[in-house]
Amino acid sequence: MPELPEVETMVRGVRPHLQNRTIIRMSFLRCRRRPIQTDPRPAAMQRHVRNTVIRKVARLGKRIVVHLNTHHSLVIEPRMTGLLLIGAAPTTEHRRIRWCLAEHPNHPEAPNAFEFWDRRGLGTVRLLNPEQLRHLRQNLGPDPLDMSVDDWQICLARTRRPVKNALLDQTIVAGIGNIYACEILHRSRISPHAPAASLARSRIERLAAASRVILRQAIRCEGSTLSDGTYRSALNRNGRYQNLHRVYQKAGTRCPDCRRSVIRRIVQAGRSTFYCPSCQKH
DNA sequence: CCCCAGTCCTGCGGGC
DNA sequence: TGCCCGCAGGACTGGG
Repeated sequence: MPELPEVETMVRGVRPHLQNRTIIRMSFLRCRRRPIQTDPRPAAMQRHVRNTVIRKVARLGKRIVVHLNTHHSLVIEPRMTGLLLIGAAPTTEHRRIRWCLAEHPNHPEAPNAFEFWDRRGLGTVRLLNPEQLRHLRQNLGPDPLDMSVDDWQICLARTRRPVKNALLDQTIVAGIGNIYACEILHRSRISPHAPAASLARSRIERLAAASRVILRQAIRCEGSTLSDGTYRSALNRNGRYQNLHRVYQKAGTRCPDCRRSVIRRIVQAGRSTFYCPSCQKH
């Protein structure tokens, strides 16, 4: 489920292939059920994107932003199973969008296409003008890799909801999903139930440090590929961070830190939380 | 303000 | 063995 490290890996994978390339054509591929959700409608998007040049590719929380020379940008949201892949997707099934590129001026052998592949089809693509992009930025919290301890304190002070729920709220921090929320809280030794606004400074310091360490290491590992094998990098490689998960999907196994308690699974805000009841106290 | 259930969707695994 | 159901959850919506 692409979260910050997986999306960052996608962006780093496609960036060298896409920067300064001209898009010749954007094709929406026939999908079994519902067409991919777009704004504006596919025809308008195709018309705008045709013959534009990709200026840069960036990450915004869990979204990929492809900046065009028209000052508009394509914002791709992979949600649960969406992938951005260089060249052709490994399976033609579940391919959603294909962008054809003009031949690379210096490297004619370079891949001349990239695709959006999405097994479950929950992903979205939007074409935003600068004003719309600004509006999207305004509605998202800061990026956890850029946050100081003070930033964390300010963000968490906004809500008394359980800190686990706060970490999943993209308007509070942008980029953390269920896997990394569980892993970060475990490393921080903070109870997932603790009200966000009540966390002592010392715990916020641990949370800030744990977020940085875990997200950076997960990026180095090219993200987490779970047992369903859905997530792949832009170059179609598996992530490796799943081998370093300490609590996520580890219910019933012994905590690797205290080696006494057993990892517990509970449900918060409709999603699984995995934690160690002895290491993570209020 | 915040929670919950429902919505989209597919593949997998548990249970019978 | 085969089938059905529930579960996985990111973002969003509408009701309480």
